[in-house]
Amino acid sequence: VSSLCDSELDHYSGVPLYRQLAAVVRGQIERGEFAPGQRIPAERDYIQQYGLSRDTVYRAMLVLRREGLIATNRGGSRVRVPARPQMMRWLGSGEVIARMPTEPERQKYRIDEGVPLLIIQRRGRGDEIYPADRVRLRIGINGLAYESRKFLN
Amino acid sequence: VSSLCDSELDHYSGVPLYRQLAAVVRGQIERGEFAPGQRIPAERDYIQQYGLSRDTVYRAMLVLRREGLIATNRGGSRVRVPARPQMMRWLGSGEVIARMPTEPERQKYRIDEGVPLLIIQRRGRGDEIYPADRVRLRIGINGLAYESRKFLN
DNA sequence: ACGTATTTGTACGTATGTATC
DNA sequence: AGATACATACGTACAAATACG
Repeated sequence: VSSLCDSELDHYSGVPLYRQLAAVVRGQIERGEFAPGQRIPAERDYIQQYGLSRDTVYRAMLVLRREGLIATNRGGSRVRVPARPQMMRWLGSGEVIARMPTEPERQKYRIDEGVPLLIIQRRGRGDEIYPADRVRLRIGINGLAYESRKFLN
Repeated sequence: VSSLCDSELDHYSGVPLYRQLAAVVRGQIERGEFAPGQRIPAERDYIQQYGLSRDTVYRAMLVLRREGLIATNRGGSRVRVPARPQMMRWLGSGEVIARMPTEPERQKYRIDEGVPLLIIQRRGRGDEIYPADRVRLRIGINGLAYESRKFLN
C-alpha cells in the first residue's frame, strides 16, 4: 500500500516533526545518498512527501544548516563539500579555543553557516582567527602528551 | 516624542527585522547591559516594544542562541555564562579541528546550543571530542612557529 | 542573453502544548 | 495550582535571488 503522503514521521512520538525530518535527511547525507555539492530536494518536495507545513520543513533545513551539513541559498540547498583538509598549520605554543562567530563576524569574514571559529591566542600577538572548515591545526612533532583521557565518548 | 512602539528598527533598510533585533540585543549583551546568567526580556516584551510578530522575535532569539550568547528554556532566556577558561589541556602532537555537533551528538554529550566541538585526532587513538565551551587547549612549550601569518583579520 | 519559473527568505497570523516560574 | 513563557505547527502573503529553458 503506497500513499502520496506516506510520512515516515510519527506525529505522536513526542519528537518534534522538524527534528524527525532533519534526522531523516541527515541520515541520507551521512550515508552518502546525496553526494557533496549535490542539490537536495526542495522544501516543496518534503512538504508534499511528508504532508508537512512549510514552517516545519524550513526549520528542519535550518537545523541541518546550523550543523554545517548543507548550504542554502534562494536557489536551493546543497550538501556542503567537506573542505576539511584544505590547509594545515603548525604552531609552537599558545592556546586554542573554538566558538561560533556572531553574525557580524560571519559576514565580515565570509564564513558559511554552521562553521565555528578556531582561535589561537599567543602572548603578545593578538588572536588569530580561522574558519574551522578551512583550517586543520597540526600540532607538535615531539610526542609529549599530558592527560590523554578522553573527555567525551 | 515617545511612543509605546518606537521601534528603533528600520522596516525599509533591507536588513531583516529579526537580524536587526538580534543585533540590538547582541550589542546589549556584549556591552554588559545584561549580566551573565541574568534573564533577558521575554519575547512578549520585544513584540510589544518593537511592534513585531512572535515569529520575528523568535527568530532573533534563535540567532543569539545559535551564537552561544543566550540559553533558552520554556521559562525564558538567560545570558550564557562564559564558562570559558574552565579546564586546560596539554598535548604533544596531533591534529585539531572544530565543527558543530549534529543534534544527536548534542544530546548524547549534553552540549549546549551554539557550542562547537573541539576534536583532537592522534594516530592510533581515535578522536578525542571536547565541547569547546569547557575546554581550552594549551599547546607546547617550545616556541616553534611556522607560518604566523594571520588568516583572518 | 533574457525572461520566466522555481525556491528560499522574511513576516505576518493563529492555535495548542508543555515546561518553568 | 495558576500564570507565564517558550516550542511546535499549521496557515498566508510577498519579496528576492537563483536556476532553467
